[in-house]
Amino acid sequence: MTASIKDIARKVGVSVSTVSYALNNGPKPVAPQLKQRILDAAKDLDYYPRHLARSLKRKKSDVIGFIHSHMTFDIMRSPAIHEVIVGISNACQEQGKDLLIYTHSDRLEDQGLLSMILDGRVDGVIIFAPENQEEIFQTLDRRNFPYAILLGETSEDRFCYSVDNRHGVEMAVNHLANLGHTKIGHITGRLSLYDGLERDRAFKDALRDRNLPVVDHWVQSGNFEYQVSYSVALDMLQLPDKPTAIFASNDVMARATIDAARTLGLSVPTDLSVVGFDDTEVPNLGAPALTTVRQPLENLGRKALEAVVQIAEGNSVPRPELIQTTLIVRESTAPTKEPI
Amino acid sequence: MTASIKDIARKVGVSVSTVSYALNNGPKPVAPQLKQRILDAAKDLDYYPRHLARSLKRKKSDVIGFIHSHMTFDIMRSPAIHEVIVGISNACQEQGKDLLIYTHSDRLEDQGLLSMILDGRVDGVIIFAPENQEEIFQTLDRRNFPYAILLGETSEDRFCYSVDNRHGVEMAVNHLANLGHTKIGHITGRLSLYDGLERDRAFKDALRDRNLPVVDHWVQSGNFEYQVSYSVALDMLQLPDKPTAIFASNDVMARATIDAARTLGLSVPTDLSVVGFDDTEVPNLGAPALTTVRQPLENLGRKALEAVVQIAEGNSVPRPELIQTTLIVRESTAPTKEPI
DNA sequence: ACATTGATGTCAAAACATTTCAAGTGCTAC
DNA sequence: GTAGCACTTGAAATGTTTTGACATCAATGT
Repeated sequence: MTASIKDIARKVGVSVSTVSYALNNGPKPVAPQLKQRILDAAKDLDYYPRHLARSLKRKKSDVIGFIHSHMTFDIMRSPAIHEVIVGISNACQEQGKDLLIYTHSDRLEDQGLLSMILDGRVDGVIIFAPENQEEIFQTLDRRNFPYAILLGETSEDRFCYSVDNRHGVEMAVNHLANLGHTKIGHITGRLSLYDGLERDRAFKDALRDRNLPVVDHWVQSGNFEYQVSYSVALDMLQLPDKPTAIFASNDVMARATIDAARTLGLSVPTDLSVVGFDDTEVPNLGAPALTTVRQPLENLGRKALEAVVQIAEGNSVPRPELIQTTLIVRESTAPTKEPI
Repeated sequence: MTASIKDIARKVGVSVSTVSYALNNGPKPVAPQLKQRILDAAKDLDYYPRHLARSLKRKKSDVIGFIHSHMTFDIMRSPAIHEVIVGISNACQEQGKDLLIYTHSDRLEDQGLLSMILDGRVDGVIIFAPENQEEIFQTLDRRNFPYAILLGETSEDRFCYSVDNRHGVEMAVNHLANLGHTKIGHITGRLSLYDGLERDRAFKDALRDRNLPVVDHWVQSGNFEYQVSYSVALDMLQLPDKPTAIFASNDVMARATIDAARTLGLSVPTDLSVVGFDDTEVPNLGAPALTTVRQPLENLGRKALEAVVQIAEGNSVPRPELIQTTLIVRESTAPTKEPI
């Protein structure tokens, strides 16, 4: 049986309140030599404070939650979420918080999600890439529960840490167009995810702005996954009128495209230019180095966490602005060989 | 002020115990139409059970902790830890547990770690890649606290999920030797980590077994990180008597080595063979595909989690065996050009 | 007919481990 | 002689679960 504050009190012959004051250095003072006896007894008894009971009383747990509501799709596996988590966990460390990752699956309808969030275990929550969860946000708003949305649709009066997808995609398309490409394909992400959908829309708009053709069979969903994208790219690159450039909605899919090209004996960038999105560190090892649209994922995670912590502490936090992306030109793009 | 079970009791005009029974379907029965009134009241009041209070009473939280004690080194950033976490979090989902990642930094001495673990928030803990934490294990053993060690030194009477590093390294070295390489270098991992140290030792032993020279300046630490390894490899490959093959202690460092070779105009595998370790999915996108020693990290994470859950529930769990690695031959290795 | 058993349904109170408020005891100092 | 300080305590509070007790009512055995 593990020791509690009561056992210490009994052993030293003093009240529990005094023990609590001694252990926490306050809020009331306690006589120095008595304090020492209490500390010694605590060590003797192998005492560790029960964080649970403390949180219950203090109504504050120093834990921040991280929630992703996707069960159909193994989102934890993506390099993007990894970078985000690195940012969050480093920020947690600096802020003295721990991180609770909700993975429990039998409660993924809205009520379930809410009961996870509102169960008192966390002081605030980061909601990653939500799909249609307006109702949840409204409940949280109504109860004034601290939260931030990471990579979701932005909204004026919420704390949304998202990236300017539209501008990023425009840069990618412009880059390819400036290299002379007119036949540009697109491997889309998962369209039920906001980022996936938005990049797809932005892609089509960007082509139209430049008066380039939007060809249906050059736009296929890769679902943000390697395998799907690989086979989709394989098909696309075997079309009689295949594109000369492909924009993929993330780096993993861009790599899949390059690998598919390689399988078919096409070389990148000579025969095919490829642009990705994310600039996650890891998939960019290896040749050819990827031309991609960089979004500062780690920093986004960090910002979201810091915001939640501040809100939870009652401080006012400025509404975040849309985070800008940058085009990083490397080796996977080159001028088209086709006559212009 | 958020509603509690008490508020429901007051509203319905019934005792708190009855409310509790109604909400949890037991352990005592409650009259159907009364139960319905209670459920309605709960919904009306926007009630969500406080998990904290429940855990306190039940002495069980349904949360498993994940701890890595490295502050000096940004371990969260490695692809290997990502795969492990994917496995853990998927297993959590299946087991109905949540995952608490300890990141709090001002308690990284032993006492601090213990007070994190033993504070009642988690039912068990996975300790990732511990460095010299024998004392912690002893305390946990003494208190019968459920835990598993993931990728650390193995010990007969603990639950250690580790990989047969030695055999993995032997396969890598044999593969290179069989291709005719005699000048084999090594980029080591972080030697304060058990896996790093063990692979380094195994590497040297494997060379000696084959009567190959162990050359000091062909063995350098890359600390498991890309940047460090890149510059170390750059130096090594500019030596007048440079190695013709390099074994790197993980895939990221292998990629760094390949990139360094490329910077120097050396081609892999023609001028230099490279073998990695891990076979993490992501760094193996891109060319050339990496020859590497595969360790099933995701599965290891999953196994460790399942074990902790079982131990926490009082079931007996068989001691894990050392997990075997496999050599995956891809494109980064080739026969040496040197005369034999 | 009547006690016995056994569910079923409800409740008060204890327990979980802590923090903190209000109150009280000495004691020094003005 | 009381104001204030340093120290200590009992009790209330946090939000649950669960034990033991009690009541009600139907079915069973004699």
